[in-house]
Amino acid sequence: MSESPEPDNSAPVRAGALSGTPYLQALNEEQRVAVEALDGPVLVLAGAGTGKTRVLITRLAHILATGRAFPGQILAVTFTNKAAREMFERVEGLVGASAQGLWLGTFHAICARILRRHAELVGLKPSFTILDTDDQIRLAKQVLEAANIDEKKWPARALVTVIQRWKDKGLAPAKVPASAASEFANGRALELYGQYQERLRTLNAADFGDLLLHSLTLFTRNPEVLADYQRRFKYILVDEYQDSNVAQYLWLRLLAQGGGNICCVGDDDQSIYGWRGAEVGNILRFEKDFAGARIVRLERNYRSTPHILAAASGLIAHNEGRLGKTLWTEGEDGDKVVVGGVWDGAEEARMVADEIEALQRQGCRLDDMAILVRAGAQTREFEERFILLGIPYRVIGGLRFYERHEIRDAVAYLRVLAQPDDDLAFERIVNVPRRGIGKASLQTIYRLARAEGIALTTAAGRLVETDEIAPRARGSLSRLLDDFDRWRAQAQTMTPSALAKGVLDESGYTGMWRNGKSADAPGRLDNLKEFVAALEDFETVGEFLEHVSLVMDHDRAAGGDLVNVMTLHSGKGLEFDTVFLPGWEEGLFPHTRALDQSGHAGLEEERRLAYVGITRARKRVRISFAANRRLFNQWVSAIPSRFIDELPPDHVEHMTSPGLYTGRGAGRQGGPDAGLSEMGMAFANLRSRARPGPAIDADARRFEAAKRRGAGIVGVGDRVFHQKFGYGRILAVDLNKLEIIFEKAGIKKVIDSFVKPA
DNA sequence: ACTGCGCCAGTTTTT
DNA sequence: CTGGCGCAGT
Repeated sequence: MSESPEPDNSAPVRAGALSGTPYLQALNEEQRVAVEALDGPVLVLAGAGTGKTRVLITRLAHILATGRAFPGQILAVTFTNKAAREMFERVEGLVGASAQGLWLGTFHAICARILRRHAELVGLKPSFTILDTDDQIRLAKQVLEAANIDEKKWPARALVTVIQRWKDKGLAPAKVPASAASEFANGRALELYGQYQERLRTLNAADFGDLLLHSLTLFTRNPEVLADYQRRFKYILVDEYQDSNVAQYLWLRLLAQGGGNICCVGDDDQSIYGWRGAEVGNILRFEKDFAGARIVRLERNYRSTPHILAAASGLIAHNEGRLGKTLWTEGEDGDKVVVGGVWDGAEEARMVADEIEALQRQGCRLDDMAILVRAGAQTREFEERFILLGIPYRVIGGLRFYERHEIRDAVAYLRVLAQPDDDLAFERIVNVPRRGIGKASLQTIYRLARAEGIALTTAAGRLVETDEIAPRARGSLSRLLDDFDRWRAQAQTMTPSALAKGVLDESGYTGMWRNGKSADAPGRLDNLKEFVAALEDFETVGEFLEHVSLVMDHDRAAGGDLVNVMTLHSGKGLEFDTVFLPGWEEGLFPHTRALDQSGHAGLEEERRLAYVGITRARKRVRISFAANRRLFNQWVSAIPSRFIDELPPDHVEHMTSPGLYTGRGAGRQGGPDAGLSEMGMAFANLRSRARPGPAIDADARRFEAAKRRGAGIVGVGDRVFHQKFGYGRILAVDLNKLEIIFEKAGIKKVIDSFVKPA
């Protein structure tokens, strides 16, 4: 699918433009073109590793340095907070303090900022609450309940998805075309959407999709407001344009109609978020959407070796409907991409762990290695192997900090205090910890609230004056409401952090976890401490709540030399020397559900995911597939992924586990041993080579035992705590390896340094 | 008001 | 095999 390199896609670079702008000299020619093409719409097609972020940053700096605009006249949007933060820091490095005035942030954060100013125009109060997914589902549940729809048949989560898809397309309830009526609840989805929106409005709340949708409504209904922002934003920059959805596209188009100086950067080959509303079509249609658009291609890759780049390019060439890029690079060919078949998932984990140790012995940092899996569940086998061998690792992704149960509860307390009308927050914590305010009492509160059109707290306040609620519940409820009042009074004088600490202690919330003896209780208490500490950075609770709903992410990437384990999706945007890509089997990758759900488009997105995975690597790519995998409870045999066949043979070498002859990719090109490179041999040999066993040596044994005693662990029978597996008792000891029966996780072998005495 | 049992489902994830 | 959820029983 690749086209020949663009012979001439750019105006000649004017030498004069370089004077007084030293930062431009650090760029290659195409990058410089992308930076200097300031007028009119520009699409920068930036292949993986071609210096996309550098271009964006330099462009920003260039606009400022040449005095074309003030910081406050530049809008720069990203999709993630991490990207926004990085961009801000790097721009600040170039231009210093003037970075402060930029409109730089995620689509959602910028929309929220705009909406707070004009909330009344879309029927909200400026103090509106931003709901998270959890709240959305609870709200949807209430809507379904009120509409008498069986939640078994039509789950609330599915309704939220339907509504979200409409919002992604920029469709308010009134705009949803009849033809778009979804299957959901026999075509009642639209009606439910309307009710959901109505509920949101009475709660003075907006979900994430609303931030964009309301902004769109604001602009289309109030031309003078739109005109104001159009005048304001002389330059618009958009990162990761391939991830934008229709609503975001419409939003950008409205704003760009002012001056038209919009620059979108992206890579159609890295569009992997179609399943959550992103439209590859946006980037494919850019030239049509923005008249007179100029396209600049960044094709010189600074990251990967030629073999890796060629393998990735060959694979992605199987996709249709690409804009087409020809990535090239200079330098040593390096290792070919190694593809290996193994018997099962455990062997795969063993092989990967062995190579990690081998690389480490050669002086490679663990931090420079990553395992990128298709699905979160795949990390388990690697974790268990790493724990057994004592290889330090970190799993990136999973639950974000603010998504954790205990953090949500803590936030809900603050929400109730800051926003007495926040029914969802009230509902969440009214009986947490247990106060004996159960379903019956809640029903009563609901009834009154609905009948009078008042908030739950208000209704509760009235009900404690009557005897409509059982005495016990009435007492607790009354005490809780008094607490609320007291805390609200304290909020006037205390710092948010001190307030939160007080609230969590006095409400009994901290105590609930301290008294509970579940394996994860200590971790939750730690998180609560972290939560209180995080609040120290804020002046007001309101400020913190905005931050928590829009900005707060959990950067676990920090700290230490650890192997990185994550999904392919969360690997996007990162790079590592060595990348392991396990689980390349039909069904898992490409994932069956992606194919079932989206057919050919789904397959292409999976292929892009594979492309993203390979292009994360600087030096080494190790792809593997297992002939057998345990899925749920049963063993299923799998065939190698079609993507393995699609890799260009010249840049790949195959190795196969001895005695494993099944699978279509295995050994096909030249057999297991033919033409293996040094690394390939290492990969092949490592897994069969006996690991250097621990010397059975009295000194070593004594040494390990002494070390454990130092740590407070004596031996068999001791009760210990493990970060991941919880509490357990030591069954057996072999040097530094302990066999432990955990209360929850069963019997595991772990390295002693991973446990502490309980 | 809470506990326990049985049923179901079980890619990817940001805001 | 899990975990989460809803319902039924105490």
